[in-house]
Amino acid sequence: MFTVAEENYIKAVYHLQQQQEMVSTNALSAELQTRPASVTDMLKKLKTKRIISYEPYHGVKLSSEGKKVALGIIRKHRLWEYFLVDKLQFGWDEVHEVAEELEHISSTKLVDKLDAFLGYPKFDPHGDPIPDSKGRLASQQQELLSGIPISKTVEITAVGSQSSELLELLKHKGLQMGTRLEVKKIFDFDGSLELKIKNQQVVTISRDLASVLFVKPV
Amino acid sequence: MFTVAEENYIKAVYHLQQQQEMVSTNALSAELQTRPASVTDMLKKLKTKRIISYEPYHGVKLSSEGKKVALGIIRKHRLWEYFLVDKLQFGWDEVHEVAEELEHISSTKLVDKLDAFLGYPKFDPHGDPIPDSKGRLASQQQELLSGIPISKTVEITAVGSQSSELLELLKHKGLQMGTRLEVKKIFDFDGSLELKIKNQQVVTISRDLASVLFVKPV
DNA sequence: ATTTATTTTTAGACAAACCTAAAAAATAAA
DNA sequence: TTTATTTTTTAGGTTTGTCTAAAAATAAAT
Ligand SMILES: [Mn+2]
Ligand SMILES: [Mn+2]
Ligand SMILES: [Mn+2]
Ligand SMILES: [Mn+2]
Repeated sequence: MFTVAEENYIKAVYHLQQQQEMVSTNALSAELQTRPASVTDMLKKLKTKRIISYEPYHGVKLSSEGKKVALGIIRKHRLWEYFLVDKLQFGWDEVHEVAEELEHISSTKLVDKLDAFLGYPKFDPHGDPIPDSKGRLASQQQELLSGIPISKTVEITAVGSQSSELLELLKHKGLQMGTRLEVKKIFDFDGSLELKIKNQQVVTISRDLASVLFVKPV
Repeated sequence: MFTVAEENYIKAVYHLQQQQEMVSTNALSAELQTRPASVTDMLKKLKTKRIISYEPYHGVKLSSEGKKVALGIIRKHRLWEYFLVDKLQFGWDEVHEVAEELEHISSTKLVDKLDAFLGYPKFDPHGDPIPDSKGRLASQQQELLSGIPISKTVEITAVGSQSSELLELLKHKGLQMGTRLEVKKIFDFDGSLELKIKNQQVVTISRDLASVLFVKPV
């Protein structure tokens, strides 16, 4: 139905649309590491396929058909990430590139059987929601740890970055997806936080770290 | 390193070489469903990449480097087939096309972790050997069931066709990979065989079926 | 309201992988 | 050993997805 290149564009438009309704040629160019001229070419093509609405110079957005396609690709991407981490013991900093390839395997039977095999997970290893077979996303009322008041118990639900540096730091501090904790103190000087991890010790983390960790009340 | 198209050609040359040392342009054309002219183009390209030795009009064969590459692709293909059947409950008549895509996922880490996850299987669901991480193939001294003498106990090791029609027939007769049986009688009139399946009933199969089933003595 | 800077599109090319039609080489038949 | 048939290659095109360089449109600054 769609080529790998087309799928990557569709997914990129979807992701950029989370930030702002209308997506610019330059934003896509940056996201996909291609030149703006190439983006323009592809946008024309996707328009004729009715995947996007696009008027020259005025940006682009996904049609409802386009959204469906995007969610299908994202579903595959995140299910494969889950598989890699949960079954093959990859670290969550290593899975993105591989999933970037696996997401283009076309068989829907494969995706659905994989989903079942994994036990219909709702969130991928980075805490991002996995669309179900109908494209529905579970939503979580999550917020940044940096905005949580003192002495409220929360659970880590997602990370705002997927770098190995972040993973290294989290491992060192004893934090991971699902960890429950309570903010004990916030230091005005540098914004650092003291956290009490459920059933474990107290750790100190930087403001930088707190502002890439999403949590939900528990 | 190699494009999907290149990999498909390399694999095709490997497979055709099992039949005859030198592979013809037309044979590749038939195998890959492309025109001979396209094959010629690709052969020139693969020659400059030192993957094959090729002289115009005189056929083609893999270099030692080419063999390594081919075995790597076949390893991925068969490991994925095993995964699909063993973990995702696909029938072995459904896995080939999907594996045809999955075999091109490049990460070697993925392949090796998949191999470990599956328990280092030696044979794929069709009974074909899976190359190990160094490209080594397990060999079996297998022969066609149609050539087995009466009252010798053998085990089904492989199938010579991967069609769903064959699978349907095998299922119906209660035969599958690993089934042990003994040839009770061979009818000269039509070459049909009467088999006693270990711990089960006696079944009759056609000569056509017997000549696509590989077995080994046990 | 012009001028300047940025963004986006057009124009023209290129590599990859395919195609058809025609020419050339190799093989088989007469 | 000619002639006919088959196989393979060459020549010239097409589509997809990319690029650079230049033009056009939009946005920002004076
Ligand atoms: Mn991708
Ligand atoms: Mn993810
Ligand atoms: Mn393939
Ligand atoms: Mn197989």
